[in-house]
Amino acid sequence: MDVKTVCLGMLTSGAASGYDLKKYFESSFGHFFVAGYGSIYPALSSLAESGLVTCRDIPQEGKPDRKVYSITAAGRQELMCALAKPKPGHKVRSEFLAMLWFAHLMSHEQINTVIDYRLDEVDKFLDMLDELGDCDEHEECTGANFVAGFGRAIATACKNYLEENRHTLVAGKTKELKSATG
Amino acid sequence: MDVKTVCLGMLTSGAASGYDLKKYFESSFGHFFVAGYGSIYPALSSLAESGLVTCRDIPQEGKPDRKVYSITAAGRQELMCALAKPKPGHKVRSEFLAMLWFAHLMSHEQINTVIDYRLDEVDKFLDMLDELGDCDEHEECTGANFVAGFGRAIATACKNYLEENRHTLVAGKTKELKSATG
DNA sequence: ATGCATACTATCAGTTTGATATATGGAAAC
DNA sequence: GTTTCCATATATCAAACTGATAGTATGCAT
Repeated sequence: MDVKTVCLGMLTSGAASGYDLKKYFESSFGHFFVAGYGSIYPALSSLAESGLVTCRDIPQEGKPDRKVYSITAAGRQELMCALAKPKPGHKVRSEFLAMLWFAHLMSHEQINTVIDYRLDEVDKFLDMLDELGDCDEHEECTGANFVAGFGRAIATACKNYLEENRHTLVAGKTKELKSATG
Repeated sequence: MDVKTVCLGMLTSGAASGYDLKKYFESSFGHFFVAGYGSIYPALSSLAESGLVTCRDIPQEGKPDRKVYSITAAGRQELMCALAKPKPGHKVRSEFLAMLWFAHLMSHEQINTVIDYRLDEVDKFLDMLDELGDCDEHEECTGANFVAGFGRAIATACKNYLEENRHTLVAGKTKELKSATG
């Protein structure tokens, strides 16, 4: 399940350009599988070379040509193989948590700044999910709904944890602030 | 906050070899910041070249020499700069969720397999955290405890969500299984 | 008129991944 | 007794990915 495979999967719901796929990644997909142009364009080129997708050039006035990719039968087969993988990975790369691991080397202010920023990002993410909403019509949306719900659950848990436990990181610096400010 | 910076941070609690750092990454750090030999060794070499760490060769009998790295004053300064970054990232790369996004292209059995596998991994992770336990003695452990707690919270939320919602992915395939099996 | 956003493509240095190689000693399996 | 596996320790490499940058055109705001 690399970027190539995910692109292949996205193309099952219709032909699209690299630009389209990027927007797709940015909206719903973005939070759990990041991909930029630097990986999408090479992925599409490689897929075309292997015959898993075909490319059609659509000239446009005043804009660069759109290169619209469609999945082939071979591409569908390849995708099915990838979906048979029994042990898919799930990796987190968090500068945020890595920083807070070293919280004892940070100032009270620095800690608050990074936590506030993270809470902000989580809120933005939850808002995005709300705007998207769930789709109850198409059967092919069950997966998307499930994943969106997963995102909601994790984001909420993240938010709650940060709000309820941030005091443990600044308590050592402020020493019994609660009674001192009365 | 790349691998270099995290290595620098780990070295603040004592000199260590690349092998030691790998074990460190694998145990407590592993779940939110993955790093293999392929990134650790080059990171240490690069840090040594920049004068942010020093290296001491310790010959051993029957085993390759240990290269033990220590952080320098310049290294500490560099680390402090990195810890001042106000907007640390937090990225997820989930083949698991990417697969389930395409659940409508998967068989009932495939879906159950990947969810069972993920639940297994989450349980292993929670067990690992329990074995590690919290350290209440050193002030420098507040960050580690906070991060471990975060991991516990997220893992628990993940487990609950998967257990409570997996039925939505297989319901379409089994159609009213609940009453049919009575 | 200058800057910025949208629409579209594409490249590239630097970083990371995951597998593999090398070498030895000890424990466990057969 | 010997093969096989694991732990200790280093290191490299192709393939993949990141994040920034670049180019080209339209339109909209300031």
